Amino acid sequence: MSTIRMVSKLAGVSTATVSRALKNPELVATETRQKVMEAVRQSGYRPNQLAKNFSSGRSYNVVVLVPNVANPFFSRVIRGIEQEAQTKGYAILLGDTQGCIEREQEYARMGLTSQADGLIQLDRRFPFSDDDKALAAAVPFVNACERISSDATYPVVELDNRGAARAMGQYLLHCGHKDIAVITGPPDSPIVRDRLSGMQDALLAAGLGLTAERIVQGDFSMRSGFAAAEQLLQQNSLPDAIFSMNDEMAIGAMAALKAQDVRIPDDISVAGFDNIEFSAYTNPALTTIDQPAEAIGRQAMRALYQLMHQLPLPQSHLVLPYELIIRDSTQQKVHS
Amino acid sequence: MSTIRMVSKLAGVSTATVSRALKNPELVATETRQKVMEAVRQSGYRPNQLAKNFSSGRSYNVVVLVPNVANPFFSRVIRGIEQEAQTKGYAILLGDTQGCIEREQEYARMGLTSQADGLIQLDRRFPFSDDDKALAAAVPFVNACERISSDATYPVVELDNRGAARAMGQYLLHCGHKDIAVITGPPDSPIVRDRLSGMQDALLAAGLGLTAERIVQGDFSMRSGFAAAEQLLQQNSLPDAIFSMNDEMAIGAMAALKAQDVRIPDDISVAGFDNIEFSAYTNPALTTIDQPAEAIGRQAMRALYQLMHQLPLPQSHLVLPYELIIRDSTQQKVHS
DNA sequence: GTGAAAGCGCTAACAG
DNA sequence: CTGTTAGCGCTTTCAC
Repeated sequence: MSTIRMVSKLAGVSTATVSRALKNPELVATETRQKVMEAVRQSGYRPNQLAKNFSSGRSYNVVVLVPNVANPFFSRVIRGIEQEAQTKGYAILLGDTQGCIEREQEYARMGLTSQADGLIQLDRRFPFSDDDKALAAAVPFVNACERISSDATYPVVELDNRGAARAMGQYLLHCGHKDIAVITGPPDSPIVRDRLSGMQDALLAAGLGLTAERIVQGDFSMRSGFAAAEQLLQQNSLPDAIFSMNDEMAIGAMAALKAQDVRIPDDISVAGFDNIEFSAYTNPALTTIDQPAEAIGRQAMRALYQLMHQLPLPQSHLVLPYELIIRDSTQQKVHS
Repeated sequence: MSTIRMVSKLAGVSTATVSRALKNPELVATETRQKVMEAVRQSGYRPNQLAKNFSSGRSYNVVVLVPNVANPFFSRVIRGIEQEAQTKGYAILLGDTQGCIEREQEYARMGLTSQADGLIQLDRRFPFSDDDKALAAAVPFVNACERISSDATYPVVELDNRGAARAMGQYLLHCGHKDIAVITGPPDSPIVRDRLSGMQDALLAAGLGLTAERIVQGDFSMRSGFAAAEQLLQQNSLPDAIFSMNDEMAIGAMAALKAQDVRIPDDISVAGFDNIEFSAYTNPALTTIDQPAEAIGRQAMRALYQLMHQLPLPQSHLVLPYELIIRDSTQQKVHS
């Protein structure tokens, strides 16, 4: 590995001149510049980015904390972050936390040790340990998808989850469904509560409600969606429709219903949330709420960039638009 | 941000002592150690990892090049890499290349500039630009999932793709299918060729073959699987079975078949490859080849670790076991 | 237009 | 057991 010193020797100039020739060629005489370039070529010199970063005090890395990369919704968000980061000269340090608090804290600490210049948290927890909390205030931090409940507030990029769930509720009601069941996520998640509130808004406005029995808890995995639907199937009657708080649980639920020969959408409507790519290809194709995952990622990265560079942040709470996607897993209720 | 110097002043010792008290406490007198620890506590000192890395000449970062993080198979491989990396003290720099050669080269260059200590390539291309090629020999590099065809050889972690496809072929033949169609990936991909060869092995052994018409090219996306199936539907007759080279294309194909009211598996069997989680939840559930994605990732990271630390590599070509997973999308042919 | 020198924060070799 | 010093590779004053 050749260093700037070797190049300077080869070219017969000082290291400062090499540095200038590469960074600000206009400050260097043409002839000198050519000597330097030739020396660079000969030696195969590549500036050591580690040294550059060290001396600038910036790593040009950003940690992205994600509960599970294998979740297609999150991986789309990450793609968005990554695209925006690359155009800005930043790289992504992937922090797949698997929901584990220790891993989360370990990654978050990178923000304190200059291994990363900022953090994007896609989960609902404030990722710093108690020990780090005080220092964490200095670390550029953005929250996306979820919303951390804490005293301190951070820029958030999210969806109008309540509005989206309300829209889905209104649509299902419009289909003639009155008995709607919901498969939720972890109840301490703000977005889960928002989506539940949204659905309740819609039902309430129609003079209906959600009984405790019809609220089944999942954990956003297909397996849990499957289990949730089985639970609903064991109840006295089948609901008219199931609203699942993400597409994967909806897909799990559809499999459970199909296993019991319940027809979708004839016997029951099923709707999801997120609009992952698979949802367009399920059988039947899944009605859902589209989240602009890549855009969420890009916006989160943009906000983080502003923070990292002490630039003004137009709005610290960004709400991106949802879209109701009607496919074949829901239909007008057939009154029997 | 407090530095080691501030701590040393606070504690009334030298920076070296602070460094020692933190790294090798046993080399420091108890009393001194306590003074240092107190100073650390008071100042909220966190060692600057950037400086540490710079001075050690190692970044403790590893670049993972992946064509598409949003592909669930790759994201599982990445999870495996990430798990293994974390236990070894390395972090993952995510290089989502989107199949774009420039992005690939940009990320690969990080290996030359000490931003990363090694690379794992999940795609089939040698990622360094021509300019960088000569220097690249010094960068620890591991190839997983795919196999780069080049003069130089690198550790590879992969599946017995040919054997797996052969097993699938034998199974489909065993079902009584004689007219088998294949949805491939990019034809210049070695694993695509392996899988094609494997299928041909099986057919040949049964005195059968694959006509050009029955080989339809996709690009591993659901959309392309959908299009491929449509293409097959336009041919004079329907094949007995479709073998898709990944699950996503199989899922796309199933959607296309269903749209034409072709029944699976009654009218046609469909099989995939990878065993992504969704495959267990499709309707009908997809027969496929299981690839141990996480294990592939872990092994790739382990090999890279050996390389980065100049440790011996037991075998530079690791072939991990596949498993035929028979579900409901394939069945014994009903002779009509 | 160019060189010398200091410094980024930390570790390690060497003295004492 | 602890302090001094040099050095990792690069950028950036400050002189000349």
